[in-house]
Amino acid sequence: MTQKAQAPKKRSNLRDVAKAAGVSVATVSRVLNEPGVVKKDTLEKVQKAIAELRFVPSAAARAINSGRTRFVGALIPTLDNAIFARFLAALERKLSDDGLSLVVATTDSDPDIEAAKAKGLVDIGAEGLIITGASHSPEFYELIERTMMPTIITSYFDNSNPLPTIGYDNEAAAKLALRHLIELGHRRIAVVHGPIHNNDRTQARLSGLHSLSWEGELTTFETEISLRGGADAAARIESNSSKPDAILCLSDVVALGVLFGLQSKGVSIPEDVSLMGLDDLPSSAVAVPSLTTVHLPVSRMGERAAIALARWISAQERPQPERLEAKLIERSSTIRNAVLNE
Amino acid sequence: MTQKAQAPKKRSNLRDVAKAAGVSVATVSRVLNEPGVVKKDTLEKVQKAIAELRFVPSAAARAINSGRTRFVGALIPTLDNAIFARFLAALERKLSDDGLSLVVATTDSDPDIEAAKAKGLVDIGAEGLIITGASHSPEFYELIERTMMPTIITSYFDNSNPLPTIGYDNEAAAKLALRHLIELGHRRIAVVHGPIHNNDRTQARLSGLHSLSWEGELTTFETEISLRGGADAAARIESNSSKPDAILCLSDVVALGVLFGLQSKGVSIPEDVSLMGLDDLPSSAVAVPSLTTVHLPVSRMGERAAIALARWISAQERPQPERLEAKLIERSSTIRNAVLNE
DNA sequence: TTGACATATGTAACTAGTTTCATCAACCTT
DNA sequence: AAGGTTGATGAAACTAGTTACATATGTCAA
Repeated sequence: MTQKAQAPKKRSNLRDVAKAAGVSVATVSRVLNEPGVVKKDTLEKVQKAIAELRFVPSAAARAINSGRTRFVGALIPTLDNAIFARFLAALERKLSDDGLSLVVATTDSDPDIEAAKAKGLVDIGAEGLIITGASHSPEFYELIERTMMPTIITSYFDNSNPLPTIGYDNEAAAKLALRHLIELGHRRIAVVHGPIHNNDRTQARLSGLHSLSWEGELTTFETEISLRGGADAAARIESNSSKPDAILCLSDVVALGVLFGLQSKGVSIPEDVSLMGLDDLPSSAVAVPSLTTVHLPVSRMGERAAIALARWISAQERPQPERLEAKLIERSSTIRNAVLNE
Repeated sequence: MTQKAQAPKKRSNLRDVAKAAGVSVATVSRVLNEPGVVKKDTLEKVQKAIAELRFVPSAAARAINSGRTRFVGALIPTLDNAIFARFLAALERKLSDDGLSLVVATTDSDPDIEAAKAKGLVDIGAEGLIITGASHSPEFYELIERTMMPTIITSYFDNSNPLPTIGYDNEAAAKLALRHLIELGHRRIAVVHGPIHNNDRTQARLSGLHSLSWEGELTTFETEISLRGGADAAARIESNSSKPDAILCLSDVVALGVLFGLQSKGVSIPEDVSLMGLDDLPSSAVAVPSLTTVHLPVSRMGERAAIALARWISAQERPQPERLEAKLIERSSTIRNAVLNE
């Protein structure tokens, strides 16, 4: 009600300040950008005017001249999986070092949403994009091509992709995990994975598994990528008549969920069944039992992507693809198959 | 090397398109913004020119006219704690509905970093800010005041704060938790909390605990807010000569860490000691035993903050503070104190 | 056939900064 | 004292769009 009696005077601009200080707009601009070249008392006069008029330079007007908006966009499937949060954290940190801000958009793994949000990011002036995975909609590619937007693909590696990829080899990572279980003597392995639809990373991991030839069998279970999803899968596995020697989850969150699910049913890990994840979340090291997994270098991936994108934008250097190595992390949730050893 | 032989021709602009299509700039602008009013063959002519010249309108030039950049900034302590990731996810989702993008900046709970990043967000043209908690640096407040930036504080509620707050009452939430433990008959309670330095939410929760008068004692343990931090605290609590009846962790991540830490030492929960968290992460419901906690409505907080900020920006309606209720969630990690009952 | 009106388009002035070039005074040199 | 250099400032052009206003057709009714 007594909500400020002042006139709703609009924001003041450079010209207002120049007039108030009795100088030219050029001088005000200099005060803002190279105060060193302005005589001391002129400087003070102008700064006084700036303060009095509460002048705040318009970012848009600056951007129109410099052609730089100083921010990039990241399109990620979801923030609800800690793995993307970790990636974003590293990305934001490094971009910030280069004076770039990060606009985050989530796509829910839907290529249409991705295309729409990418359009939105371009519309508000993003100077570059970070995206996830291999498959995207035609509209998306059309947009990237038309705008010549510097765009880096993460979370998977492919030398031959026309866009630079910075990521790991999902097939190889999954194989690494499976090989470990095979070496431990496991022969009947349950594989728990997230939705295949629209998720090329999951697809690649699965095809990695199937490409391995060995004497044993895989049974696959699809579930939601969440703790709850893992717990559900555990219930399904348990209710099955034939019990696996080992369970391989293609995400750590799911593995943790399976761990909880089995624990609540009184199944001991790794005594009754070996359990393995893939990602290496911080939780996995602390869980009881600690989770054997394959480490995906997502923080490093974030850093590398940030550096590459910043260079691409500021120096027009198109980045080289970068393959980051996944690494087996042996912890306590997997042991040698006892039956086989007898 | 054979990197495109084409001339490095700069981006084409409205004038170029107008010239190529043989029309005025106004017509091109109309084609972009109200295609309906342009005659069909003119429209096609212009669209052809746009396509040929690969014309992409400059976001900055648009922004300079509309005065709108269509994005807001969020300053959060960290992305490594799932609670903020959840908050951000909700925030981004709702902002996106209003055509606003979200720029994320992390502060590491450092007021100076926060002030610097806030400055950066304003510099790139953010139309509003979402910040976390009560305490901020003088430079930060000076910036908000000078730029009259619409700014909403989240993660805590305070009617009397000059900036609108949308959040919960941290003192009350902590009291809710403690009261539950007291009602269960626990008298010696270990409290595990995150760093107090620069963290007003933790401070408020602690002061809530200390404001309760009851016949029993609190022992506090400070640790890092992470699973590892919780596990460490568990070790410290265990090595203490006097064992608590219950452990109250002021964050769920920490509680989960404590859970794992105790499990690995063979301590049974809740039989040997009751354990309680505060936050209500998805993990807490799935953990074994499932974690009694106090639910903080962070998703709802994100939505409400998004709606309020969008309205503030587009309709100059300064939001009313909103208090969101924390709620006790009883699960299996707490039971009645057996000793007391004998 | 002329006036009234709608439709389509163009001209030029705006938005808010940066930047180039010119100007002028002050100082230094010879 | 004339000429050269430096320092500080201003005028105006420039960035890339939007938009108010003017103008040129075309259609229809009187």
